[in-house]
Amino acid sequence: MAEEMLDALDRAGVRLTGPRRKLAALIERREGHFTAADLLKDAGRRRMGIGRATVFRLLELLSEQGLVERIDLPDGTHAYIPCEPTHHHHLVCRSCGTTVEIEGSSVEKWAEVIAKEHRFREVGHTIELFGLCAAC
Amino acid sequence: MAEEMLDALDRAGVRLTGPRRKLAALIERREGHFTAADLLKDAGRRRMGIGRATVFRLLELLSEQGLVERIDLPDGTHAYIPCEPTHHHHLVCRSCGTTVEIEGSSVEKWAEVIAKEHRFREVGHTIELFGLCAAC
DNA sequence: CTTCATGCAAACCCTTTGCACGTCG
DNA sequence: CGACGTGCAAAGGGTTTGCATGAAG
Repeated sequence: MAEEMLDALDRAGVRLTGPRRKLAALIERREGHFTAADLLKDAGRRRMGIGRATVFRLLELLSEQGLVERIDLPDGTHAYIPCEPTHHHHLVCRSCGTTVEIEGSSVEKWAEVIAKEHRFREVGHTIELFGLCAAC
Repeated sequence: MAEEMLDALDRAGVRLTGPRRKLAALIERREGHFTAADLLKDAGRRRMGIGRATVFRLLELLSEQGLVERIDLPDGTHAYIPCEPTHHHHLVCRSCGTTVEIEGSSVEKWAEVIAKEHRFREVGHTIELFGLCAAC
């Protein structure tokens, strides 16, 4: 299960290069959400000579594949959460970053109703829940 | 009704300075959401000598008072929406920026249930709906 | 008159881009 | 071999800060 990300990239026809393998490993080793800077620091500490650009480029790639989701923390910073490529939402611990994936069909329906009421089309939504987990 | 913002600031014991009055007027004249850069441009066009810093500082102030809310657009940029200082959500047109305030008691309940299920405490949430309004 | 806000410019942070070189398939 | 990925450094955009000056109550 440590190879999910690479497998998925492979299936998508993405080149599995050295830096990508290393970064994927770093991501899978992480708990909770992380920022681009976190990853960069991880890589730096292990003296893998990986550049800023590569980190951002991989994160974008993973985003496109839905293997990672970029969320906006309440304080305005951006973080990434590794996750399944299906539509869902997150319950995030604001202390340790632990994340639970949530499906919210009831919310989806609510959103649709609201959209219809106001004659909006093509309505998407961003929903994130932030709190403190049992351990924190 | 063009003075709501200033009144509220006054009530909160905030100094009503020249720049703040002018900026509040600019904000109230706006339709839909706007960015700090938009405001800055407005001010610049009218040759009020207002600095970047003042704009950001006022926006932060208004945020604290709940007179404006900072949202994250799907493209990652930050925008502000003038609004009532009560808890609510927004339905935003991604083309023209028109915003409808929405109350979502059913979603609030849903969030609470989810939180309880996963033993999270102090759970808050961010919910934004983005679509195309009837006019666009 | 004292406290607080302002403007300016520089500093900062995060993210993207251009380019010569290296690597995957 | 040819297309594509990489590192580096520089550029870019948005936001914050330090400080001397100016206005508010």
